[in-house]
Amino acid sequence: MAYWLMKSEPDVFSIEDLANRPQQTEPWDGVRNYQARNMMRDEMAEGDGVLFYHSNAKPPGIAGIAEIVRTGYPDPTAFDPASKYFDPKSDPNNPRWYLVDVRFVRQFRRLIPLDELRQVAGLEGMALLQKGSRLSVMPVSAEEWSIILALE
DNA sequence: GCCAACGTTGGC
DNA sequence: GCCAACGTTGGC
Repeated sequence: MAYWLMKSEPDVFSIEDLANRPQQTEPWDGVRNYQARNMMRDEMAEGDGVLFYHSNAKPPGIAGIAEIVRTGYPDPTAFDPASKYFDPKSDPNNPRWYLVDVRFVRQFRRLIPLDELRQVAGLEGMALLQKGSRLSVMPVSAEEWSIILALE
């Protein structure tokens, strides 16, 4: 079992939104970065744990936990001219963008702010905390996962 | 709203 | 294949 962190702007899609979805499940569409795409397409497995991170929020931080319930498949929004995520270069016969389905597990009792994460011993290596890190999907180690869950 | 960091695009 | 220009991300 692997662990991941996925970012979402709560003004666009928050952990509460995920909890309110039918089946509490959402296709994680719109990711247009190759590194993130590769992780969703090739590496994520059913049952993997996801830290749901609120970016561009006040404050930014980890809001709760989700899980992968469907492994990588082509992102349909890339083929939809009406979608803001439309990419004319993504050919349905050779899709460029992939996504996974994510299901709500639980919201933390409190948001764990980015500020606080920076000060926790054992998290120094987290991709999230590296300077200039902008990836919206990134791996989390089992150790980092348990440290973070203990912060709640 | 600013801007550093970084990815992508496209001319050459 | 280089790299300048441009666009985006996301914390502050």
